[in-house]
Amino acid sequence: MDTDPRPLSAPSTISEVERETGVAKETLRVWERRYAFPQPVRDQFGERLYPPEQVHKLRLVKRLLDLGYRPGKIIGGSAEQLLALSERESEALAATPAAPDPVLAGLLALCRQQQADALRQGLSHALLTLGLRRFVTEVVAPLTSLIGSAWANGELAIFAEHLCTETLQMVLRNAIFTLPRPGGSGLGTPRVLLTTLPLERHGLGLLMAEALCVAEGAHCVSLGVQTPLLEIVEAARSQRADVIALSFSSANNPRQAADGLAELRARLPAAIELWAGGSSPALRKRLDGARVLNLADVAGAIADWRHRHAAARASGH
Amino acid sequence: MDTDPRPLSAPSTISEVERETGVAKETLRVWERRYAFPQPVRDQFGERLYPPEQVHKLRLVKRLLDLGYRPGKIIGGSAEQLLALSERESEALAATPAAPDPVLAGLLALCRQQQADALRQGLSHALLTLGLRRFVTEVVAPLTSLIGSAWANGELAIFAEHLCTETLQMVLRNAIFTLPRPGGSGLGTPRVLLTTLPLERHGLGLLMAEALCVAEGAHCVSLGVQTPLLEIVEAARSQRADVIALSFSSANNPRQAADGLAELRARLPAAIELWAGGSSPALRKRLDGARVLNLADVAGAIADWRHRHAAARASGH
DNA sequence: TTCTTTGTTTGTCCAGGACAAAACGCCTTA
DNA sequence: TAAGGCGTTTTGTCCTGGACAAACAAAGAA
Repeated sequence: MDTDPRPLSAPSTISEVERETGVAKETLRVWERRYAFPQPVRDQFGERLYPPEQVHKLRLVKRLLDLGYRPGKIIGGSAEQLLALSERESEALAATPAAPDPVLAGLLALCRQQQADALRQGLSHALLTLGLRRFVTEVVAPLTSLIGSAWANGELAIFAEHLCTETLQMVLRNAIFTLPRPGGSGLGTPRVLLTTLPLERHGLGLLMAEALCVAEGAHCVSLGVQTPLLEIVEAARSQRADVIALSFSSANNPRQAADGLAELRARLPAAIELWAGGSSPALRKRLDGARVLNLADVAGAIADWRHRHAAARASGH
Repeated sequence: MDTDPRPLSAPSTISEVERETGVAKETLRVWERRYAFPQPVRDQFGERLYPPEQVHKLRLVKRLLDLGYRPGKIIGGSAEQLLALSERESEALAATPAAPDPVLAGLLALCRQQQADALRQGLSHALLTLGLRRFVTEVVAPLTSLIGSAWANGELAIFAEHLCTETLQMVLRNAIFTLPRPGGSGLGTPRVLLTTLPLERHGLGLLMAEALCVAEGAHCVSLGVQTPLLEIVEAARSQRADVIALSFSSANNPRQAADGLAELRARLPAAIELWAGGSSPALRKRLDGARVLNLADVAGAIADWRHRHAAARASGH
């Protein structure tokens, strides 16, 4: 009477492998055809069953792919070779150029050790000590990028990265929520609409930008991540936005980011400004009609907007 | 000089439709073969392009599928018929079909009109008036499902849905953050780890659950959405979790949800409880070793855990 | 009623071919 | 040296059409 359909260490179906490794089913099949890896066994119905070792190697391959390697170059290597390669990459990236801020180092250590409560306290403390603007630019932003590289190098468990992101988000959102909203008619107060294009799934950068804007007294409306392009245009009209702020992480396709940004610019009234920020390589190029901002520039950009707007009003009458 | 790659109301590719509607590519193709719907046009390379009306009808179909209808029965209906059916279901689902809660109706109206600030004030007011527990079960949960139906029925702009979700999230997170954390050794206080499986992208349900758990004095650690299965196991060990709480929206494949849940159960120590909640059809069936919870049951479940745990400790000595 | 059995529906799997887009490598130009 | 234009190769995604287990519904037996 074997009631258990499959023992724990059993081979996995193609759906499970897709879930576990993040490699699409179609890609798994085409790799098998082209590179003779993976080579799953078949069940009684001819369906693929992937042994655990192959799933493990697939995970390594995926990690190297994310680091910029190409499948054809690495898929032939043994699991040991791939692991060594991955570790070498980690070490190369992990080398911190200069002496890191001791506060930052402490917070990163708490991330590594998955001390959620202590991390939260440490962040709250830093927030109250430094003030929101410096907290964002000097703590949250560098910490996020440290976590990003640690995660990519495999030094940080995936769940630890989730935990840190969640904690950072909590502290930031609370700060944003607590700040008073600009009231009244809001003349001289820019209305900023924050969101990301549909492909972008990371929201932490957006949240940092929102915190800085709110700290400068702007009137912020955030749509969260992944808003379809035309919906952004609609929202801009409906919310009477003066500025649209978009965030681009490095995780996504730079080309699509640039195309989307250009298209959005074309569809927006010229009076609405377009600000873009983030670590995507797409932002290193010139973009007509869009202003590329560093987090540290946000305060200046808002002051600048106010200045231009005040001047326009004064000369208009 | 047509520099624009695709006009505004352009048809969508199969990938975009999968993302937009939640219907898998393979399913889209097999529906086309079997039911002659959808019937996308083809581009110059023979690839499917779905006109917006068909995407809209697909959304309606998906919504009805999530409500328990079967494709063969409904896919032949016109968009208008499906919409009527969906609206009838929505009314049946709304707590009181005849007299909807006036507070709820007011908040929904603010969502429709995209009055972000007023919505936020209204929510904060409701939170302070009702208390966190009632706020979640009587306001946030029904409002979320109302917004979901309104969105599915096309009565709510996508960006309005984004705006409401973001606002709800702000208010909830602030409430969670503000509540005191259980201190000390925490004997008799369950440690609850909250997250979702990799396919689940909606985090609002998780946030509601977290709010309720925190309100009951549980020690909560949230990993946010989309944590790989094995990472959940790791996190449970690292955080010494007593309970793992998972959220399942109706947007995803019920089968994969059920499989994932079963596999997670198999990989977790028996002492760790598994709680599942959400609107996914997968949760209507029996699940061995996992407890299916309604939001309203959370308080009871935690009290129950405390009771059992206290009894175990007492008899243990 | 409740349980078992039979027929139908439905999502996912398979194979193997095709091709656009991206990455690469080479060359030319300022 | 760096930046840009242009073939070549790599790679992910798309296609067709067939198959089948699992989930479901409906009819029959206890």
